[in-house]
Amino acid sequence: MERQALHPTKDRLLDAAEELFSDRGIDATSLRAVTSAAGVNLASVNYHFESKDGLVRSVFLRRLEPLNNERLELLDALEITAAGTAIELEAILDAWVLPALRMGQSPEGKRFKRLLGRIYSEPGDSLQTLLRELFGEILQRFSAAIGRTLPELSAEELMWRVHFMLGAMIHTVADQPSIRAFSGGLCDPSDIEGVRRRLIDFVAAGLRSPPAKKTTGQSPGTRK
Amino acid sequence: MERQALHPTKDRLLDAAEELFSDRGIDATSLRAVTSAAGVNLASVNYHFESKDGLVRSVFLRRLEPLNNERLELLDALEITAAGTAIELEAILDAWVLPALRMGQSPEGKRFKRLLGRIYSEPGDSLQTLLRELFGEILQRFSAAIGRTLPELSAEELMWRVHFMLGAMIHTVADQPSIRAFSGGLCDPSDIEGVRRRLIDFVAAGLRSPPAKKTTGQSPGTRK
DNA sequence: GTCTATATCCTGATAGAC
DNA sequence: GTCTATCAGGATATAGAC
Repeated sequence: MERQALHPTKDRLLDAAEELFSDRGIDATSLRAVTSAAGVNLASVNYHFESKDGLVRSVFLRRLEPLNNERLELLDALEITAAGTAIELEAILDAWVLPALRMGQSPEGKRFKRLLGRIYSEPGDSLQTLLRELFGEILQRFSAAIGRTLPELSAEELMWRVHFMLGAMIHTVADQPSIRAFSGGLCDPSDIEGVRRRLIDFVAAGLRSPPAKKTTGQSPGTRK
Repeated sequence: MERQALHPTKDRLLDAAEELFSDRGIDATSLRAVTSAAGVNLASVNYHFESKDGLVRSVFLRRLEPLNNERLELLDALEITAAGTAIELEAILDAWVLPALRMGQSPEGKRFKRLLGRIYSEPGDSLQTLLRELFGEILQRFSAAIGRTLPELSAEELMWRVHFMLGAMIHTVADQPSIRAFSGGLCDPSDIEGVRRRLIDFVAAGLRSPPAKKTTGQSPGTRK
C-alpha cells in the first residue's frame, strides 16, 4: 500500500527511533526525542504510525521480517537439497544464526541487535503480541527440522533443548558489549566467523547430548 | 544500620514494587502505582529509598545478594571437598542453577525471576552498574572453576562458552511463560528436577564439546 | 503531508505540618 | 516516620492553519 522508500520522513523516524530505543530503552525514549533527532515534526509520528506503539512495532518489523524471511529461505534450500533425508544439524543452526550475525555487521544492524534482545523480556502487551506474530511460525519450522535430524529426542525433550538453544543465541546476538567486558577484551564479538563456529558447536553439542540421562554428580545440598 | 524486618513500610514497598515491576516493567510503573498498591504514602518512597532508582536497586539487591551468596557457598563446599582436584562439571553448574530454580518455587521468587531476566537487557546506567557489582566477582569464580575442570579450553574459548551458558540459563530461569506457550503445554517449567537435569545436561555437553573444531557442513550461502 | 499550538494528564520529587 | 499539597516539567495525542 505504502512505498517506504518514497517516505523519507518515515524512514528518518524509524532510524532515529531505532537508535534511541537501542541506547536508552523504549519507555525511556520520548516521541519528542525521536522527532527532534530525526529533524521532523512531533506530530508526524502520529500521522505516519498512529501512535508510539505503532512506531515501535514498525521499528521491529522493518528488520525482523526480512531477517526471518532470509532464515526461512535458507531452511527451504536445505530441505530441498536434503529431499526428505535428515539435514545436518549444524546446517540448520547456521540457517538461523548466520542471517542474524550478518545483520550485525552493518552499523544499523548493530544498534538494532541491542534492541532485539529486549523484545523478549519487555512486558508490554503490544511487543509480546508482535513477538508471537513474528516468531511463532518460524520457530515451529526450525524445531521440526531439528526434530527430524534428531529423531531420538522426544517432543518434550526437543522443545526444552530448542528453548535452551534460543537462550544462548539471543543472548549472544543481542549482548555484544557484555561478552567483551566480561572477557576483558579477550573475546571479539565482531569476529563473525568465530562467533558462528563457537555458537553453533556449543548449541549442536547440547542438542545432541544423550537424552534422559539422569544427573549422577554429587548433588550440592546444604553445606557440611 | 537499618533492620529491614522492623520496617513494615519498607518491605511493603519492596513487595509491591517487585510485583508491579515484574508485570508491567520498571519504567512503566509509577511510584504512585507502587505506593497505592503497598497502601502507603507516596512520599515514603523518597524517604526510605531516596529515589525511584534507589527503590529499583533495593528490589534487585534484596533477592540477588542472598541468591549469589548461596551459589558461592555451594561452590566453596565443592572446592573444599575437591581439595585441589578438578570438580565434576555438572556439580559446578548445579551450584549455579539450583539456587535460582529453588528461588522460583515460592510465588515471590516466581515473580522476581520474570523481573530478573530484564536486568540484563535494560539499558539504564543504574541497573547496568548494579549488574556488574552483583555478578562481576561471582562470574569470575565460576568461570575459573569451570576452566579448571576443562583445562583443554583456551581462556578465550572458555569465556565464549560461559557466555553461551549464561544465555541458556538466564533465558530458562527468567522466561517461564514462553516455554510453556511455545511447547503447547508440553514442557512444565515448574518441574524443577526436570529443568535442572535438562538444562545442566545441555550446557555441560556444550561446554565439553571438542574445542576449535571448524564447521564442516555445507554452508548455506545464497540460494540456488 | 507538514507544521504550530495546545489540551490533558501523569511523572518524580519535595516542603512543611503533624 | 507519615501525611497533604504542590511544584515544575514531560508525556502522548490532537485540532486546525497552511
